[in-house]
Amino acid sequence: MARPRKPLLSRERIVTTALALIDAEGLPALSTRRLAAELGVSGPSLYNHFTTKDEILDAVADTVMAKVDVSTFQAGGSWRAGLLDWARSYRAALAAHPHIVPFLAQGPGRRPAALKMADAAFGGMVEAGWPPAQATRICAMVRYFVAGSALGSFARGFVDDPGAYDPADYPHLGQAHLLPEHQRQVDEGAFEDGLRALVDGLALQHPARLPQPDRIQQR
Amino acid sequence: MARPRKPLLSRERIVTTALALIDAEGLPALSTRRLAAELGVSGPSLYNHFTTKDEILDAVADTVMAKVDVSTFQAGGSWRAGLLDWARSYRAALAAHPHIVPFLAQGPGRRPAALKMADAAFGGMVEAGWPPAQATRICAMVRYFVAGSALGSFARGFVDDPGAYDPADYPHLGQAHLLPEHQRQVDEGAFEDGLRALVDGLALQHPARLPQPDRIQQR
DNA sequence: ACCTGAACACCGTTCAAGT
DNA sequence: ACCTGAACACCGTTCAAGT
Repeated sequence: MARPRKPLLSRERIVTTALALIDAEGLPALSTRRLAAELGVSGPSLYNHFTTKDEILDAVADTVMAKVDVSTFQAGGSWRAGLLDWARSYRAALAAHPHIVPFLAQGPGRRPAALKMADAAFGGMVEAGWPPAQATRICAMVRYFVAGSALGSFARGFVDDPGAYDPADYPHLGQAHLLPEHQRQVDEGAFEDGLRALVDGLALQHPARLPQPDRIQQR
Repeated sequence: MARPRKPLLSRERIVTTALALIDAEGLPALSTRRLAAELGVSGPSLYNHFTTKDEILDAVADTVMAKVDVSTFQAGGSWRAGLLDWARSYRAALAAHPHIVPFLAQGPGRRPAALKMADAAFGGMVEAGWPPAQATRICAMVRYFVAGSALGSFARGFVDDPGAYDPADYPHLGQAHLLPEHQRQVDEGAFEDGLRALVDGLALQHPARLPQPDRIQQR
C-alpha cells in the first residue's frame, strides 16, 4: 500500500483501540503487532505516531485519568466533600479499566490529566487549611487506597471452591468460597466503609482541632 | 549434558533466583530464558519443576506473603493493635518487593501463605467483636491500602524537574519537583497517617459503639 | 509524511532425544 | 527423573523501500 492519501491512523484511534484491547483481554494482550492488526495496519506503522509502546501506554493512562472529576474541590466546599467526591470519581475511573492500574500507579510523570488532578486535589486541601506537608500525604494515601481498590477485586481473589479451604488449615475461612459471588457488594462496601473511616480519622488530624503551635509547618 | 546425577535445579532455587531478578530488574525482566540463564541451565529445564511461568510467579508470591506477621492477632490483644501490626508488617513485606505487587494483589487464590494471613486477620477481627461482613470489608480495605502503597511510590511518581510544572497549568505544584527527594518521608508518612486515620475512623464503626439493633448481622 | 515487508534479537512452551 | 537443542508461534523495534 505505502503511504495513503489520507492517513489510516491517528494517535486518538490508536489510543482508543489500545484501551479497548486492554480492557477486553488484559495488559499482556496489548502487543504492537496485535494492536496494529486490530487497526488494520502492519506492526511498524504505529511507530509513525508514537516512538515507543510505552508512549502509547502513557497516552492511554492519561485518557483514563482525564475522567477523574475534581470539580468539588474547585467549587470551594468543605475538604470532606471535596475528598469524598474526588476519591469516588477517582476509583470509578480506575475501576472501569483495572488492567491498566499498575501502569497508572507509577505516578503522574509528565501526563497532563494526572498532573491536573494532583494540582486540584492538593490545592483544594491546602485552601481548606491543611498544611502542605499534610495535604501531600493525604493525596498520597488517597492514591494508595484508590489504586489498591481498583487494582483487583478483593472478593474475586478467593477461589470459588469450598474444597480450597481446609478447616484444619484455615479455621475462619469456612465461608470464603462465597466471596466471589458477592464481588460488587464486598468491594464497594469495603471501599465506602474505608473511605468513610479515612475521612473521619483525618478530621481528628486537622490542625484546626489541635492546639496551635506557631509555625512548625514544613514540606 | 542430559540428566546429571544430582539435580541442578530445585523449586526453591528457582523461586529465590526469580525473586532476586524481579527485585533487581522488574517483572518484565523475568523471562523463562533469562531466569534459566541466571541458574546456569537452558530454558526448557524449568518445565521439569513448574508446569508454567505463572506457577513460578505463584510460588514467588507466596514466599513474599509468608513474611507477613499476624502474631498480634493470635496473641489476643485489641483489634486496633492487631490491625496496626498486621498492616505495617504487610506493607513492609510488599514494599520490599514492589515489582511483584500487581501479581500479588490478584488475591490469595490457592496460595497457602496468603490464605493463612487472610485466616488470621479475619479471625482476629471477628473474635474482637466485628460482625463477619464488616470484618471482611476491613480486611479488604487494608489490602487496598497496603497494596496501593506498595505498588509504587507516590513521591517518585513526580518528575524531578521544575520545568515539568508550568505554574499556568498547575498553580499548586510549584514544589512538586522536590517530592522525589523526600520519597521515604512522604510515602511512609502518608502510610502512617493514613493507617492511623483508618483505625480511628473504624473505631467509630465498631458495633459496640452503636445502639445495638438485634441481629442485622449478615455476610 | 505515512505506510510496507524483511530483519534482528527476543519471548513461552512443546517435544523428541539423551542419560 | 531431569537435562538438552530444535522448533513453533509469538514479541518490540529498526530500516530501507515505496508513494
